[in-house]
Formats: sequence, C-alpha cells, structure tokens
Amino acid sequence: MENKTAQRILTVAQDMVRHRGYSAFSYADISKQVGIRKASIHYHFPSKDELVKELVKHYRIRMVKACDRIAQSPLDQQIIQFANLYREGLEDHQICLCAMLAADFAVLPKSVQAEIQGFFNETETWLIHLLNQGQDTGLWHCQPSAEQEAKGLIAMLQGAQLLARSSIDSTATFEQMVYPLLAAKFSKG
Amino acid sequence: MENKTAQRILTVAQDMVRHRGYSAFSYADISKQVGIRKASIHYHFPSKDELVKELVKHYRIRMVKACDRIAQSPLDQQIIQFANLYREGLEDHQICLCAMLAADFAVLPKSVQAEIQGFFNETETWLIHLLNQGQDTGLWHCQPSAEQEAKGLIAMLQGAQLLARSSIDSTATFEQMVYPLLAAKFSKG
DNA sequence: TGACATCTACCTACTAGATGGTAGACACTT
DNA sequence: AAGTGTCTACCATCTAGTAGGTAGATGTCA
Repeated sequence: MENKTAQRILTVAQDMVRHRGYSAFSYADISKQVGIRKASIHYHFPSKDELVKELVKHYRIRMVKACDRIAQSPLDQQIIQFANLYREGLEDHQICLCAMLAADFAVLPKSVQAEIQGFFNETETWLIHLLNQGQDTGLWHCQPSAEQEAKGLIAMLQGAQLLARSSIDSTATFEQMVYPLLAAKFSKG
Repeated sequence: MENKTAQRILTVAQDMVRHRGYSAFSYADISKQVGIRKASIHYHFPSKDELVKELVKHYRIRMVKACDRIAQSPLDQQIIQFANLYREGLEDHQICLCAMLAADFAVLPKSVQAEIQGFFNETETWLIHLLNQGQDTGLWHCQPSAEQEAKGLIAMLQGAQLLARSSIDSTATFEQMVYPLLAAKFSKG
C-alpha cells in the first residue's frame, strides 16, 4: 500500500479530475487542498501524466471490487445497483473518472488512453455476463443481444451522468433519465 | 453575418473545443491555425468566455436547422437520421460541442452554462415531439413514455459518442452501440 | 475634388500570473 | 550514516489579456 500522503493526493486529484477535467486542475490546486507544497507532490508523483495514470489504475481496481460486491446481491437487483454506482458521484457534481478522461482523451498520453480503454472493456464484460445470467433464468430478454444491450446501457448511464451535471438538481435528473427506463426493460414478467 | 475572419476563428475554435475541451485550447493555438496574431483574435472575441458563448449560440442554431431538415423526411427514418448527426462528428474524433462543455461545466461561466442547458432542453423537446408522432401513428410504442424514451435516447447517443472516442475505430464502435438497439426499438411492427 | 476624420482589422510588444517541473537544503527517523 | 519526506527558491514556458500603433478603406463636408 502507498503511504498516507500519496493516498491523500490521489483522493484530492481524483475529485478534481472528476469535477473539472484533466486540463483544468493543477499541482498548485492539489497542494493547497492537501496542505503540502507543490514540489512535495512531485516527490510522490513525478509528473502529472503519471499521477493520472495511477488515478485510473486505482479507479479500475475499485470498480472491479464494486462490481464483485454487486454480484453477491439477488440477480434482479443488480442492474439497479449498477446504475446506483453512476448516481452516487453526481451528489458532489462528479462524473465517472473515465468518462471525464474520455472527454479529455485527445490530450492524454497513450499509456493513460490504454488504461481507459481497459476500464470500459472490463465494465462491459461484467455487464454482458450479468445480462446473460438474467436472460438464462428468464428474468428479462435482451434485444437484439446481451452484448448490444450492455453497450447501450453503459452508454446511457455515462451519457445520463454527463447531461445530468448541467441541470440544477443533477441527481434527480439522472434518476428521471435512467430508472424508469430500467424498470420498463428489466422488470420481471 | 459576421465577417470572414471571425467566422474562421469560430470554426477553428469549435473544432478545438470538440476535440480537446475548453481548458485544453488557447488563443495561441487558434492564432496558429487561422494565420493571424493572438491579439487580433482578442479584437474579434475580447475574451475566451465570450468566444465560447458565441460558439454555443451558433451551435444551437445549427442544431435547430439540422432537426428541421430531418423533420422533412419520412417519420420512420427520422430517428436514424437523428442518430447520424451524432455519428458524423466522430469521423474527426469530435464529440458534440455541448457534451464536451458539459464535461467542462464546472469551469465555465454562468452564461455559457445556461446556453448549454438550453441546447439540451431544445433537443429533448424536439425528440419528444418526434417520438409522440411515431406513437400516434402506431409506428412504435414508447415505454414508459415518450419523454422518458427521449431522455434515455439522448443520454445513450451522447454517451455512445463519448465512449466511442476512446476506441480505435470510433465510428464503427458508435454504430455497434447505437443502431442495432434503435432498430430493435423503433422498427415497424 | 481634396482635406480631414473615423473606422476596421490587423500588428508588435508587453504584462502579471499560472503551469509543470527541478535543484538543493533541512529535518526526522531508522 | 542513510533514507524519507518535506521545504524554499528557482526555471522556462505558457496563459489570457492589454497598450499603443499602423495601413488602408470609408465617410463627410467645404
């Protein structure tokens, strides 16, 4: 495990990227919030690119863990819980780290770009598996296929998160966008 | 109508915002591409904020026009054409201007934020109208309502655009995400 | 018509402040 | 003594934005 300061830097940096984007936060911003000088941040993360790369790596791990936790729940509740993951950040006006970095994709180094692609693939694979399970047990029917539904569902969740942020009550907007549609599609019968 | 130079600045600036985001482009970048000095850009657009505000205003007008044009087509083709709008930009690795600015929302001035909200509301209203028309003529059925379907659809299109950008063949990824789902939902019968 | 004044669209040269990043000193612990 | 983590002080470069000037077009009036 990393030491405490490095961990605090990562936390603050993640909040900033998710709130403002990659190009709109600086080492000076972090230093103010962490209560440490700018040069000390370079000691822990030599360059901004490496900091962000580390950010995405940690984020991927946490996402995998969150999905594993959801997989313990009854099958018919898992999609709602998966959607909740996306709703949670919105309370602090934050969107998914990788969605934000997908917007900033053009200015990111290749290594970070690859990490982001990995995140999306991983999430999609997990969701396809879930949708297939539900289909096999007759809980719902995927049209045209589990893979297509998964792609569409993730796109909708990420898009809803992005759009919700520009409305006054982000969480409410997100809920209105997502949950009725999920209920219509993935409810029993 | 604005003069030629101002128009060229707007075009270049729009490309840059849609490609890199608000915080990642500068007056210096524009000046190089337009072939004019940095100070001359300030002559046409006194501040970066005003430039971006103008950008969104123009974008809204073009979107309204594009939707009007689509509305002339047969009803059953309009949703596909609407989706095509989102696919087109991807060929140059560009996403919707307002989706990009929704990501940069936190660092934008209030006036631009309002303009972006206006864009999304406008688009949603247009799509709700279209979905209602199709429902009235028995072309498709909206579940749970046209409004919900419209919200979900726009979220999916914007999200698909965002995610597609991080894959190698953006256009193909977008198409795989969007069109089969549209066909399943909004085809006759 | 000619003289003057204003306007347009650009220029060079500059500012203050922010940016990511570095060098080297200084404690404090082991 | 060596290593860790932080500091001050600095650097080159970039940032949006300003000041002031200029060539040429356009208008205005005797």
